[in-house]
Amino acid sequence: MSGRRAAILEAATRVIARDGVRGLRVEEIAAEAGVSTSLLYYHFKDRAGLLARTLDFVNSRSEHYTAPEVDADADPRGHLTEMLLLELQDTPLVVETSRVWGELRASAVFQPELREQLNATTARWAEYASELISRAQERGRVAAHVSPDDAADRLCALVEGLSERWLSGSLSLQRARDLLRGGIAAELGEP
Amino acid sequence: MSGRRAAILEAATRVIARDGVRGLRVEEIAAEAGVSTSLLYYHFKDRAGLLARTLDFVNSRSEHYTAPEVDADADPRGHLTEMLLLELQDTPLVVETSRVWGELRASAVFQPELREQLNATTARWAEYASELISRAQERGRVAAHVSPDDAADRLCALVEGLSERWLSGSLSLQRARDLLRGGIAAELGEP
DNA sequence: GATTCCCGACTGAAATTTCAGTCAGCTTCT
DNA sequence: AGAAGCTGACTGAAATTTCAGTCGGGAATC
Repeated sequence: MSGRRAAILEAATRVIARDGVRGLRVEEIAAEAGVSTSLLYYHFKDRAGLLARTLDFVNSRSEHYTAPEVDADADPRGHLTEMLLLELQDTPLVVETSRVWGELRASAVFQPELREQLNATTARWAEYASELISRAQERGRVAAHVSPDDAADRLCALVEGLSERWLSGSLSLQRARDLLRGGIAAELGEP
Repeated sequence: MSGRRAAILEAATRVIARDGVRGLRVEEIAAEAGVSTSLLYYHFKDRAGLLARTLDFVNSRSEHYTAPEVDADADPRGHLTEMLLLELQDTPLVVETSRVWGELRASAVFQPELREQLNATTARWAEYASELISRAQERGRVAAHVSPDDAADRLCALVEGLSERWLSGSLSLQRARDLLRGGIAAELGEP
């Protein structure tokens, strides 16, 4: 596989993160990647295919940048907190991923064919959070009456809601982070 | 001012709710409204202008359909709960408004000029929720340690997050509503 | 020499925008 | 009263722009 293929995916990610999928022109992605438009059709079936692959790419990439410093085994609750707060950071990679993710979520409302990959990632996230909550609960770091699945779903939805509010300028980053910390406390009980 | 202008805005709302702003064609709106495309250019400067006015329109309209049955003075907490649950309903008006609102929120990430109206509505919502929480707190229906502003911001963000997940097929309506009820309990304490 | 990778130049269709002009009704002047 | 002049609402058709997608062929690599 050629390196250009990856370059195209990276370029597409950058362009989507900058302008959204609304006005996405394949010509622009080609320019950003420094290749001809024809090459996009060589590597990907069509515009929709390129889009789908780009979304895959962003998804898989985002599973790696989740690297909290707190050990999951030693302190599951601290690990969860860090993991969630990682989504609310002003670093290029996080911002880029979040903006693209927001577009994917919004697009899926009107394009059911995008939902499968969206749901897969959404579910994986919530499962992981739920698992951490369960483990924390076993160690008494989370109140016993809490339902791990419910709390996990809500916290994930909250993070996404806060992230979108931050990116759309309704909330400062600092406030979003504070709100998330408070939300974790409200959901899991004071630590 | 002619009634056709309003008809166009209503048609545009319907079309955006159905297809999103991505594939928005002015010809389609004209057809939906039963007028010529030229009329859209007569009443609105251009495609972007029409879009902006439509978003205004939806925004102002959404401030009216909030009509819980529970009296705000008698039972502020119940009123808040109903108000938030109103956003998670499978009725045409709610679905239409929510889908368009989602588009507005997502679009504002890339178009700062949309943010002003978005933020105004967002803030008004949170303020109202905060006020209800304060009143409920005075009556001992909400735990004393809760910060009304924080809880209100989080609950609003949670509703939006859940709504988007519901509309994009990541969550059933029933589950979204259950999660919201649980979230209210977690934020405000068991009633 | 065949396969893989890649480009420039095009095409066709679709969508936006412009424009000249119609029509109904309202005002003003005589 | 009625003619003349004016305006806002509206349309059909044509001009313009925008884009996804194609085609034929060139260069590198195996």
